[in-house]
Amino acid sequence: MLPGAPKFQRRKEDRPGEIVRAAVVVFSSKGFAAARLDEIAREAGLSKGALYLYYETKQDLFRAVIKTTVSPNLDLIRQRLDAFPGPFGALLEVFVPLVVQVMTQTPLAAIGKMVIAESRNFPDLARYWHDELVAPMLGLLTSQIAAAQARGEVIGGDARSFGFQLMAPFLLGLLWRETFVPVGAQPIDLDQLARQHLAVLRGGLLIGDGGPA
Amino acid sequence: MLPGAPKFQRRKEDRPGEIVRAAVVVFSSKGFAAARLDEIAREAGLSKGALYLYYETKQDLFRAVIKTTVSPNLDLIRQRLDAFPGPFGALLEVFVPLVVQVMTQTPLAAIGKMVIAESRNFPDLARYWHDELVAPMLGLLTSQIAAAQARGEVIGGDARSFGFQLMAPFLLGLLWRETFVPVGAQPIDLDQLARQHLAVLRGGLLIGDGGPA
DNA sequence: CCTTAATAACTATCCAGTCAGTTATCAAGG
DNA sequence: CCTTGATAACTGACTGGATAGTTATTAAGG
Repeated sequence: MLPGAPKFQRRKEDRPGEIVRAAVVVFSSKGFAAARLDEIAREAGLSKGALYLYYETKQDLFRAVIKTTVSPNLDLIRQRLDAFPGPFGALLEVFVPLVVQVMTQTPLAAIGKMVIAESRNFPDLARYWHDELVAPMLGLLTSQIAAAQARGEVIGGDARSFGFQLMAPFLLGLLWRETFVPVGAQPIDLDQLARQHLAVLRGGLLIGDGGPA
Repeated sequence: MLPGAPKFQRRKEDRPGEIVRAAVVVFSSKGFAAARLDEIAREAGLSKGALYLYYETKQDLFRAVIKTTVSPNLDLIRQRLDAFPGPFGALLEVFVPLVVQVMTQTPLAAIGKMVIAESRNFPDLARYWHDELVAPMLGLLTSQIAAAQARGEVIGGDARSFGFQLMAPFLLGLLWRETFVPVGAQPIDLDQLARQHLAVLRGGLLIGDGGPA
C-alpha cells in the first residue's frame, strides 16, 4: 500500500451489490456451509465486520444471492412461456434451447445445486427456492401441457408428470456437471442431450408429426 | 441400570455392522457434515471413542456406509440388465419398475442425495460413488442401447445421451422427494411418472409399435 | 490376572457473529 | 483555502459454541 493512500473507501451504495457478487462466487465454488465469510469479505474487498453492516446473517446473505440469481432468469422464462401463441410443439422448440441457455450461461445451476445440497441444513432456503422458482415454473409448464392436451396436441396422462419429464434431463445435466465432472466423469454434451430429448418428445409426447395416432 | 449388571459388553464381531447401520440412519436424516459422531455412537449403543476402534475417521465410516448400500443394489440391477435376452422394449418394461423399486425401497436414494450434497466438501466420496455405481450402470445401459440401435430397435443418436434420458426422471424423483417434499412441495407419484415415462419412450425412442417408422 | 474392548473426559480447531476502536468524508466556521 | 468536529463506514481482534478426534482409565472376559 502506498503511503498516504487511504485504508478503505466509504461506498455504502455499491457495497451490497459487490458483496452479493462475491458471495455468488464463493458460495458457488464451496457450497453454503463451507463458504467462509472471511473469504467472501476478502473477495468483496471488505472486512468481515463490514458484511454485517449490510446483511444480518450468513443465511440472510444467501437469501439475497438467491433473489438476485433467480429473479431475472425466472422473469425471462416466464415471459416466453406465459402466453405462448403457437402450438405446443413450437413452444417446445423455443423452451428447450432457452433452458439450455440459462443452464449454461448463468449461475442459476450452481446456486441450484447448492440449494439442493444444503436443503437438510437450511430448509428455509429450499422452501424459498421451491416457492419462488420451481413451483411457478412447474405450474406454468403444467398448465401449458394441460391446454395442449385439451387441444389434442399431447397424449393423455398427468400433465404435472409430463412437466417433470420435460425438465428431468436438464436437472440431470446440472447435477452431472456440478457433481461428477469435477471428480473425473466424462462431461455431458447438453446441446446434444437437448436435441435428442426433443426428438424423443416429438415422437412420444406429441400427437401427429410421425408420433402415435 | 440393575445393580450387578455389566456396564457394557464386548462384542467385537458385531460392532462394525451395528455401527454402519446406525450411521445409515443418522447420515440419511442429517447429511454427512451435520451428522454428529456422538449421535451415531448413541444410535449404535456405543460411546464415541469406541467408534474409533473400528473406523479411523468420519469419512472412513461414510465410505463403509456407501459400500454396504451400493453393492447389493448394483449387483441386483447388473444381474437383470447384463445379459438380458429379449428385445430392448421388453428390457425397458423390466428395468423401469426395477429402478422404481430400488428408489423407493432402499436407502440408496437418501445416500445418493447425500453424496451429491457433499460432493464439494468430499470429492473422494463422489468419485467412489461415480466409479462404483454410476459409471458402471451407465455403461451397461449405454451398451444395451447401442446394441438395440444396431438391431434397428431404437432410433439413431448418441447412446450415452439416451441412457441419461432414461435415468433422468428417476433422479428428479429422488431429488424432489429428498429436497422439496420436506419443505412442503406436493409429492410426486413415482409409479405414475415411471408409467408415463415408459409411454413416451415407447413412442419416441423405440422404432415400431406405433413409434416413428 | 492379564489382555483389550470400551468409556468419558479431554484437547485442538474452526468459524459465525460481536464490538471497541479507527479513519474516511464532509460540512461548517475561521 | 484550511482547520476542526461530527458522523458513520469500516476494521480486526476477540468470544462463545460446537465437535472431530485423542487418551488416561476402567472393567469385561477368558
